[in-house]
Amino acid sequence: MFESIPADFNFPKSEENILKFWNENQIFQKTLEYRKDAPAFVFYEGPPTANGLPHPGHVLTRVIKDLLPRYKTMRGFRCLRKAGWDTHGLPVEIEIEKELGIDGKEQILDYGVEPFVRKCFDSVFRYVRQWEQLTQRIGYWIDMNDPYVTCSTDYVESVWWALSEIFKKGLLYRGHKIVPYCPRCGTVLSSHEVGQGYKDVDDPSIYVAFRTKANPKEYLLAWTTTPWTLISNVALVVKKDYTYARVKIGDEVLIMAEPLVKQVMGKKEYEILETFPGEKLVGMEYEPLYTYATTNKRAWYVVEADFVTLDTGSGIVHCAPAFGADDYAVGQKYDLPVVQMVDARGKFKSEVTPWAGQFFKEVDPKVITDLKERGLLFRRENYKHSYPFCWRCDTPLIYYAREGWFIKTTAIKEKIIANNQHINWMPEHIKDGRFGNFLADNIDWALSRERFWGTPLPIWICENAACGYTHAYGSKKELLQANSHAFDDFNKRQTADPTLAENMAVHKPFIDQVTITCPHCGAKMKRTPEVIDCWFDSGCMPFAQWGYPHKNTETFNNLFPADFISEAIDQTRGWFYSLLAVSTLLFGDKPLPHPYKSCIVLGLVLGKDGKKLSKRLRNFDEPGKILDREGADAMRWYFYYAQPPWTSARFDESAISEAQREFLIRLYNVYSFFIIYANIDKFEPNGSGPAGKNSYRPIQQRSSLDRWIMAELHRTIKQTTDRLDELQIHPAAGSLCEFVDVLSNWYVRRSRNRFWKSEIDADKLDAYWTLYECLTTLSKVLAPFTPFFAEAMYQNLLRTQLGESVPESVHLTDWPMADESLINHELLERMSLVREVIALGRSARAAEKIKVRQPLAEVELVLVNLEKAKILEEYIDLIKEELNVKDVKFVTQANKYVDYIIKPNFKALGPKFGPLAPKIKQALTTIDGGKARTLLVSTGKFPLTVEGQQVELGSEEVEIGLQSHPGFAAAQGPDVLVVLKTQIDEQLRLEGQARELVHHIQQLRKEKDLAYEARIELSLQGPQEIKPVIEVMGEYIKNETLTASISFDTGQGDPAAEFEIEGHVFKIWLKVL
RNA sequence: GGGCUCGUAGCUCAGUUGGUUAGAGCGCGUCGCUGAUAACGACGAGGUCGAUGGUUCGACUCCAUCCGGGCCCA
Repeated sequence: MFESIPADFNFPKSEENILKFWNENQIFQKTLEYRKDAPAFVFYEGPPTANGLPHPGHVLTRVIKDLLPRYKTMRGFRCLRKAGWDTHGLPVEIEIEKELGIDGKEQILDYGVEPFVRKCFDSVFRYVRQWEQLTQRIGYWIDMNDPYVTCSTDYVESVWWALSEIFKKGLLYRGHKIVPYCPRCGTVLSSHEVGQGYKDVDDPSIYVAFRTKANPKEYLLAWTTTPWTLISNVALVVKKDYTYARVKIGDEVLIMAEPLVKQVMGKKEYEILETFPGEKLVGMEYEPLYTYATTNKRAWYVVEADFVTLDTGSGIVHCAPAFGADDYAVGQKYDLPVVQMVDARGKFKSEVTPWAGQFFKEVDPKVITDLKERGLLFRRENYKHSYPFCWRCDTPLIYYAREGWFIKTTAIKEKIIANNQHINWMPEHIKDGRFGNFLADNIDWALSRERFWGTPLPIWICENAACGYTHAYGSKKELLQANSHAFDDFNKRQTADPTLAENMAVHKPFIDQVTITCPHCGAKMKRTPEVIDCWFDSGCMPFAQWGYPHKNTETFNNLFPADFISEAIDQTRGWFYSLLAVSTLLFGDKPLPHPYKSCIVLGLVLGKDGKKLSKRLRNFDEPGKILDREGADAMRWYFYYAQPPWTSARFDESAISEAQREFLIRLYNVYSFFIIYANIDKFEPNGSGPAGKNSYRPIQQRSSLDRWIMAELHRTIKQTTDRLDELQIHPAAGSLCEFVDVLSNWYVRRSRNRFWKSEIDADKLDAYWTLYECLTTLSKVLAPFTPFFAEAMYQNLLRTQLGESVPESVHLTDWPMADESLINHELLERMSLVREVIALGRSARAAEKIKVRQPLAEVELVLVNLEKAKILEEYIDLIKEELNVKDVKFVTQANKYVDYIIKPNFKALGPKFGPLAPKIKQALTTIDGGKARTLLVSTGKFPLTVEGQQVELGSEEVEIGLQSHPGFAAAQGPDVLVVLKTQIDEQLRLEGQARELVHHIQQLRKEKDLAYEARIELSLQGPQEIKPVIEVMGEYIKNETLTASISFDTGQGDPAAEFEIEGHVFKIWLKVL
């Protein structure tokens, strides 16, 4: 016996049981053990942060990440899945600042770095329990017992190693970064903070004339919206392939971009003297506007860069490298001096005598006045643009050069790009689109952060300025080799305070206390105070998760690179980049690609409103609620089936119940149908009874319906396998859904009477075996998708029957491989033709308003291609039954029902006839289709006159269609026309009424909740018309409804039901025997 | 402001190297089927395929410009 399924089957409840089963029996661990000698399929887990709660978007990420490892495990790979937690970074610090009610670095220093950092550490696992629960609940199999944690000592030491390697290669250097900076708050803003503060403002926009050195009457006309930066000007920038012009105005000459001359000159009289490419200007020197700054580098000449545009201005841009990212980049290229005449509080330095101590914005109008007085201001207007302001205090931000540590990624840019080319991106456009473009614009990685909670930079610098020896240490051990007492203080502290975590030794402020004696000069070396960008942590994950190279060398070597990773698209510049950059920096000699071969880039899960999920907007349901109501399989299935995972789609709960209805519930119905009947008939695949294992017959001996569904099954396995191998999750889910549909709505429907007939014959047993095989195979193919329901089916269908001879869990089975010899394409095509005929027959009935329960004498099938009659003949009984007709006839001469129409096939006609093609279409509507068809069938071609021209069309170039004549009960499809004979004689009428009666009696049995095999007695009261029905059709009715006898009496008590057939009212009494 | 991406039925989405007649599910309406079904089937209403221009015998599909949403970046 199979375990019977409760009528009120509850998916979430069943899932809880399965979870318990998995836990108690350590199934996940066993899936790793039983593949322990198998080749590895390497998966890397991108670490989430556990200081916020998970939302539906995280469910998407996790279920996608779960699918492939489960699949690959079944396919015979060993797939370790080590969980990880991202712990460092500014968001953590900000969270703690909020909690403490403090704001900014100054206040953190006042509060104390040690207690602050310890609070950060304590907070990073705040929601770890919720994350673990969700992870488990959705069936994401990942090893959370031994996760990597980015702030652990092992991890930090691996990151240190990476940095020390980069340092050794000379790619870690101190440089300037232009950062958005609030001069009032005295703080650098994160890009996120800057993004919040953009406003549209009117700024002055001025055209300034720079006198050239060569000719005092000639000026370079430059444009700027930040006049105050002119004081720090060191160069002018042009674009080399733009055309520039010398423009005569009065007795002076201005140089500017030629296309902008008209716009800049406005109504002024001018004359263009000559034009030339921008290249010719490069190197031209000019008189500085202001000379408050001194420099020994070459300055005040024309340079060239790509960022110059012709949208606004003059095509010549003023350049102050200290105050703008583009400017700084040009400055680097030409080795221009960084002249910074404004201090960190936004005030002019004392050298700038007229405006010393004044706030930079206040100086704008004063500079303009000054230039005007000196006759260098050519034109002044206002310019509306968006400019960032401080979100705290509303001060306009300045872009300010700050010193920090950088990784020279630009030195390996080409390698990174080459590495990217070898990655299999899903969807593909990421490779050369968003990610490729990002890589092409690669700039050096600004690594350092002047913050507290992060991996400390492992760089010690000699305090003796004359020495300045700098060294990067790759581990605690290396530090101890340089100073055996390096951690003595920390160890003492820890002894005194056992709550001080061990990993604090490698964090601020403790690590800052470690000093080293300079091996060159003997002075003290101290650590550079910064921590690093936490993205660098994440990029080290392939080796840092194992503590490599300080331990687990072999494990790392075996599990590098990853075969597969997946995260959402917001990680392109995040994790996808950090992984690729770090790996390319460190493992340059490994074969490409590394550290990941394939990457599925997920779309963002949007709220019902189409906006990004947001706690503030509350535009989503908590995953927990959905899981409690619909279940994990339903949610998983939705994400696989509803759209490709890279589509950013709106998410709402109703979509999940829809997906559930369409798939899981339909499947459940088939499964439950099977269980009910298999138990009634004692079908036992391993039993010794008459419906036991000896009743099995090879598929070739079974009916065509059975062979057909097996063909469908194996086609589905093949498609699913092929698609999963290509990481095409959505199409794979699509094939499974289609299969469940045909299984339920065609195979089971067509086989129903095979199951419920009372005798147990070979045909019935074939049906059991066939359906059993479909369901058990499905349980395996579905295991990676809906692991819970797959397990429930597997346990009941296989384990209860076959016990220890089959694996303990569906997740310990091998993936079923398609048997291509069973994929009989002819059978598949035939069945689809049969289904077309039946759909059309139904449609014709509906049009005539004749119920399907009313039998009809005959249906005639008019086929475009008579060959197909042979195919359909095999299915005549099926067609008779589905359409409820007594006879099926094939009609060859159908002129009384239809016209044949000849339709153009443009794919063939277009290339051959070109402009004539649409005219052929026109001409085809005027010809006698019947004659053309006859010619086509007999000779394969027919002539046509188009606009006086004679052309010949072959059967490739046209299609034959049917057009039914009005007045017949007919429906047409592309291949066939179905015509119903609608006359109903007395016998047919009686049969129709009998079927009505059966229908009502069955309904009644169902309402009364009678056992499927319960036998009954009926009493019937109604008009005289009922009698012939019972007399003629009594046996049929009794058989169908398991009724022993029908009498024309009033039964005892109230009637069980009252119903109407063709206007006659009936009462019925029912007695269970 | 820049890059990428999306825009197809009331809603959620398919639409394969360009082939003229654009599909599915949900929802709505009508009818029907059912002793596995929480289902299912047939029919119907519902579309200027974001807009404009171009290439082509032919454009939802290719190109250009623009508009709108989203993400990333400034």
